[in-house]
Amino acid sequence: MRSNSITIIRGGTVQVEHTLFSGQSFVWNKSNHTPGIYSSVIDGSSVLIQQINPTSFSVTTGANNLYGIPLRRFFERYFSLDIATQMLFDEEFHTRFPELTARLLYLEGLRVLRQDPYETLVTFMCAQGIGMAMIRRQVSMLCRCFGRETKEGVNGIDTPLFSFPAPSDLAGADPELLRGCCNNNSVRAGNIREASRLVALGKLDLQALSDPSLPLSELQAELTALKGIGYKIADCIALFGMGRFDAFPIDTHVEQFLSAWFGIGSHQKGLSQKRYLHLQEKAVDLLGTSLSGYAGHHLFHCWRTTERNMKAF
DNA sequence: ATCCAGGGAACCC
DNA sequence: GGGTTCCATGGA
Repeated sequence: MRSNSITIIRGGTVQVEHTLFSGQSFVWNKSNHTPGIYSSVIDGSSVLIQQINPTSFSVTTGANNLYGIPLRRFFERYFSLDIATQMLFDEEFHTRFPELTARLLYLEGLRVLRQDPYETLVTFMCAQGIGMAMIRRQVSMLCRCFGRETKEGVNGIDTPLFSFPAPSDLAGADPELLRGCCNNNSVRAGNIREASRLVALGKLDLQALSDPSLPLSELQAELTALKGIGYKIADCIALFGMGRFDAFPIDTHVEQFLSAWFGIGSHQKGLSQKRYLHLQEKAVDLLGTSLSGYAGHHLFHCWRTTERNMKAF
């Protein structure tokens, strides 16, 4: 088994090894003219990711620590280096699905990031029934219109970088401007504004909801109580923004591979709430309870790239 | 041109 | 309980 490691190269740069950077997160911007370069803003600081080879990259920032945590330790957590790919599927799975096991090998090192809960909440509220490109455009516009421009840049970043807006920034956003950032969808803009208001007021405590001891069903209930958040988006927030690797979101792609690869559910359009929970129960039954969502993301990625011939990013 | 893209909710019976 | 329609827009 490969050891997962982060190496300090120099002051503000660490090298992350045995890790695929898939651009799964909507807050990472792909460089327009330099392939393999991604940028984002974390804790107010510009951060640059540079691909070194398919399974390792360097992360550079002007800050010496993020959220008060030394760089190396922060990114060990951010990139979930405590989770090894070999932990995702057990022997029974390998035995039952040998072909699929072989196909998943190229995804060794694909990690689910531990991202900021609020960023994840808003960005996935932007992800309803539209393509990745549209979701990214909305997130990018939200940052440009309501985020803060970072003061210090990083070598290699030529475009101005904006942080993701704070809850209070979107809570008090001009409705028309916010709608323009949300694909002209006024309902979505209103939902994001209201959720941000609750977070800003402390009525929606995302840190408290991130408590790993909270039962997943309770977390689901808390998040789906918000307008604009159904089971799928709630599970995505839990998985990508709260480190709940046991949360298993089902979107159109997941519904397809559950049917095609595992015979779970038949090809059918529309996921009713009851059917969603039924399919989720079957999936967790197959993949185990603790890392089912993490494993599901590998399957999601494999399905899109090898079966549907879609781009990773 | 037609269909789909990491859904959700209001509304129908 | 389910099924249908709308929201919106860019790309294939």
